[in-house]
Amino acid sequence: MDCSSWINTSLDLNLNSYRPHQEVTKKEVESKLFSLGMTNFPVKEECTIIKMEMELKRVSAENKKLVEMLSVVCENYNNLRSQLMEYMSKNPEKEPSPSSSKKRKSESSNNNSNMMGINNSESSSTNEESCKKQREEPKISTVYVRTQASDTSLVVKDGYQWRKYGQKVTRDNPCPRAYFKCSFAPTCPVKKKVQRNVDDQSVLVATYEGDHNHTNPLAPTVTTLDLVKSKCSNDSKITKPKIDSSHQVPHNMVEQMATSLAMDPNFREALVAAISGRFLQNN
DNA sequence: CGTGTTTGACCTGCGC
DNA sequence: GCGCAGGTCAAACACG
Repeated sequence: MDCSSWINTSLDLNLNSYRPHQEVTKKEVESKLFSLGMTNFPVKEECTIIKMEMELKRVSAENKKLVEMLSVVCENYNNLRSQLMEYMSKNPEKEPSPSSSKKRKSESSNNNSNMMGINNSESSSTNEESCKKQREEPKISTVYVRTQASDTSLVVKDGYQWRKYGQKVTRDNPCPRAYFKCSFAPTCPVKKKVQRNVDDQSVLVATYEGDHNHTNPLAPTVTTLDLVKSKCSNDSKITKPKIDSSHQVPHNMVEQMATSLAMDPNFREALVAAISGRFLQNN
């Protein structure tokens, strides 16, 4: 895969302008207090309240921004996918590159990637025959995960529990391919293949086959705002409100997006955990 | 001792 | 039918 074709998902969040430890000036506080009609409180206590309030507003705005950006990204992805499907339906005879000609049917028929690095074979066809075929074949999706160069493991953290059952060196890639089965539920049919990208070995290519017949064992159930609030107040006790499962987005998708945001690792981790169970499931 | 990983052997599908 | 390559099995091994 040509990594140069990847769309840069890095977003300018204006994070550098955030001044968490910078003192709010007395003038700012007094101005704020005056606007709130609070003129009789000791400035010290009010300062803390105002600081917290401002921080909460800032975080809320950031949360809203992220929601909007994710929506835009998902929308763009869906547009691109529909365009691709349209193109493919008009050019049915054009198949993948000759290098993959020896690959088996199930693999070669699902090699189309998208801008998010996630390929989902579901809805990849429009006619009845292929729909029927899809119902018989397990769902296949591919996820690209960038890792640190020093990280040589073939582990893709996606929230599920996997048992490795094989490793093989393939012909077109010197890096071995690892085979995993979902081990959370004994009856779960999902398999995963992980191999480093032949062009960019810092990128792991994970191919998922099938659907989990259980919930994500590590799926987070807290909201973005809850986590951010918690982080800001250094309170480790997080309440876990129930969320609408129809608004869930695959954890690995959010992980990849957050990685591209290049934000503070701890905050990123919290954000990934939160958004994974929060937003839309458009792909 | 139970669980997960490693790795060579074996199975299976595809192209010639 | 044969050879190649990807996928899976299972015994050996490592680790907590």
